[in-house]
Amino acid sequence: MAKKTGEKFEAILDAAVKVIAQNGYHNSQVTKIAREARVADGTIYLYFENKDDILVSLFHTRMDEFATKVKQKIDLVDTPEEKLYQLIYMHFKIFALDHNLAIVTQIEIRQSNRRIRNDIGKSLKKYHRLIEELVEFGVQKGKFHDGIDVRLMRQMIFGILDETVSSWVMKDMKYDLLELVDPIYFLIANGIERKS
Amino acid sequence: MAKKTGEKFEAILDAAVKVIAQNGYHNSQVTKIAREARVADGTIYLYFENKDDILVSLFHTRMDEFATKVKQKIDLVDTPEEKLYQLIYMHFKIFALDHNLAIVTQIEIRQSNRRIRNDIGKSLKKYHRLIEELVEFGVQKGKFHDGIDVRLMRQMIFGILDETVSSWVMKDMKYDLLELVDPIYFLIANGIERKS
Amino acid sequence: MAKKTGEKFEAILDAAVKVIAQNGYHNSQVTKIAREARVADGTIYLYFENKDDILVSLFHTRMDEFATKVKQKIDLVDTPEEKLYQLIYMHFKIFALDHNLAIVTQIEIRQSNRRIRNDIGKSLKKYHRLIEELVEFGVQKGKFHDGIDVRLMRQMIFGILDETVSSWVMKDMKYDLLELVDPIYFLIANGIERKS
Amino acid sequence: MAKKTGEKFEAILDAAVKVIAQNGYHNSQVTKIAREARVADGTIYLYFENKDDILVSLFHTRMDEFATKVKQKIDLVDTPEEKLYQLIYMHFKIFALDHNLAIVTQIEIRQSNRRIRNDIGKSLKKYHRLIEELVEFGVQKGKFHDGIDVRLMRQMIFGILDETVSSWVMKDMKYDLLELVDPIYFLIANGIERKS
DNA sequence: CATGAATGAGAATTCATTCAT
DNA sequence: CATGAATGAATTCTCATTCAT
Repeated sequence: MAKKTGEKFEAILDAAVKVIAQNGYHNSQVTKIAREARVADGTIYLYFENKDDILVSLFHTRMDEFATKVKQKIDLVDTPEEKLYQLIYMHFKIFALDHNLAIVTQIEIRQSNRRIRNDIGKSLKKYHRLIEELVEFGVQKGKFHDGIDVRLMRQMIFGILDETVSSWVMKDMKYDLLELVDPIYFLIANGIERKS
Repeated sequence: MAKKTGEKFEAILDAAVKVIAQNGYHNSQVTKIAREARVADGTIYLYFENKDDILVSLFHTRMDEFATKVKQKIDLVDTPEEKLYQLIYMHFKIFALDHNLAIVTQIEIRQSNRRIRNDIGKSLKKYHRLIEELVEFGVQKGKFHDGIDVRLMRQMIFGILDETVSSWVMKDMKYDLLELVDPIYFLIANGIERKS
Repeated sequence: MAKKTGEKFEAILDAAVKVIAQNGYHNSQVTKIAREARVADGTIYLYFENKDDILVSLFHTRMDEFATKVKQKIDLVDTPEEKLYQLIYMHFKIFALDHNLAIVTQIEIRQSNRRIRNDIGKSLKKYHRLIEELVEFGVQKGKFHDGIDVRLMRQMIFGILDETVSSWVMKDMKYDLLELVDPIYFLIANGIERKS
Repeated sequence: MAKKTGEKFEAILDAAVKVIAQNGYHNSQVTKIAREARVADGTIYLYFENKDDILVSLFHTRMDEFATKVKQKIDLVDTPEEKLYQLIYMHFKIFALDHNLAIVTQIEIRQSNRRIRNDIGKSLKKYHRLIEELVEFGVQKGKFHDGIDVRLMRQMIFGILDETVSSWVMKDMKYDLLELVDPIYFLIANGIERKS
């Protein structure tokens, strides 16, 4: 019933990111989003089932684009190490370039209810899979440790990146996220222990 | 004004964990918590400023206990490697023993508003500091890489553990979290790359 | 402004009866009626002033036809008693043949607002008059009690028939309405008391 | 959950009758009823499940009282004829004394949705049963025609009374309803036909 | 004549908090 | 200290109607 494409569909999603980033999730009423998108309240419901659907669609489209951008960059390099480096770089780069997106995805949208968070989880599947393929490639090339669960490696990598970005947002993005690319890469690659 | 000790204070916190774990954050009204704690609605306000204060207090007391328990265990062993291993073990052990606590801290309470989440951040300070001390100790002993920001190492370690527990809860705690202690330790210690 | 004839005018009225009978008055949106009539929403407003006008027109045309059909049958017989019998028979017959009409006129449309109900009242005028003429004819022929208010007699007759049909519809039209023609005729004719 | 007794319960029902009689069913918002009852909007929901529940409860309590009052009067006389007469008298008397009640029960509440109307039907059961018992008594005493379905007789009697009151209300209660007691009694008792 | 995307006013309900007892 | 009945602000969603095409 709800049309999931079109100029206004995009306008509403853009407005939602902006409004939520500025006002916080719990203070982002439908009316506010509609006004920002320059449409009537009722128009929202021509494009979305309900308010939750805005958030789910928002996260889904943005994370899909996110994964696509990262993949494009990764595909340009050949070695697993380079691919890993580019993954970290792009993950940070995208959020560094779009603070509103960072605020909304790392902080605000996580305040939504269980159902939304579940749907949101699904939107990350593509990105999760991307990381797993990277890991599998590295293991196959003999560059990454084998014998360890791929999903666990992915979880570790994602956990580090996600926590790093969240911390950065919580600290009001006062420092340059991209300066962390190198050290984070080093930690993920070499672990914490020093080999004598 | 609100007295933050006493039998009923504890009863209310216990009730809150139970009610939130069972009903979800957004479906845990003050009345429900009061009923579970076997007190009147108004009594809640003799012990807490407002509803948010319940959540903040809840998180604070639980995370304080959490950090204390982990520290006790860490203090029993001597080497940085052993301490790191015990940290991972205890982090997982505590949540494995208290599923309600896991649900509430990893999932539900994160749906709360910005202010609560900020206060919650503070409650983690003690635990964060604990990890940082562990890292500093390892660096000082020459066992962990030096030259890398300690806070970043802590962030990485915490990010991995947090993401791992969250994933486990999201998967309905269907597998044994403790089986991940060894591989996670290995990944944190050695990183992802294989040294020839 | 609104043209009250034409193929689409009829199609919309037919659609309205069907939609209201199926979905209930409060769940029969203009869009639903338009779709059933295979016209655009806006087209409705070329033929009707507003939504209420659909209902009023619907009731008016249907009740006009109703009165016409009954009159045709009544005119075929001569005595007041026979006319009364045919009135009852036709009243029940028409609804027995068109369940949707019965549902809409006896139940659903009565949920409409005061203004509509007022206009609806007017639509019954013709039928009320028909009954009154029948009564007057009977009194004049010396077959019906005189000295009693004609309007009251009409009200009584109509009240009985209306209540009987409404009860039948409420009972999901599970029994044969026409089996009630004889006993109802008897009651109207002879009253409740037995003369020794 | 909702308390169905108490001072405020009654106050809200009284307010509802007044507000609905004055403003019409579709223009009687919860806020209006609350203000008339001198309680807060939220208080309504301590005593009623939802808005519909107000109407259902209203109709139920009023019709129960209605049946009770009628029964008390009927019980004072002995013959079926006298009982029938008292039934008609009381039915009209109660509405003649409480115009608001008449408006609400005869006109406004019938605009409510199917579910309410169904529950309302149940509330009339007691009164319907009262009439049926009267009819059965008359038949048994040999005063009323036997061989005719009791339910049908009840339906006829109720239909006449209901239609008469509705007509009176629709005509803005401009005439004296009680003047109709005698002729209506005569019609119900003797029917329309004159016996030579 | 016909379309259907867009409009925006309007209302029921929830629930954290208070305060008289 | 404890109670719990009462409060009332705040927000999503529906749907009759319009009007540019």
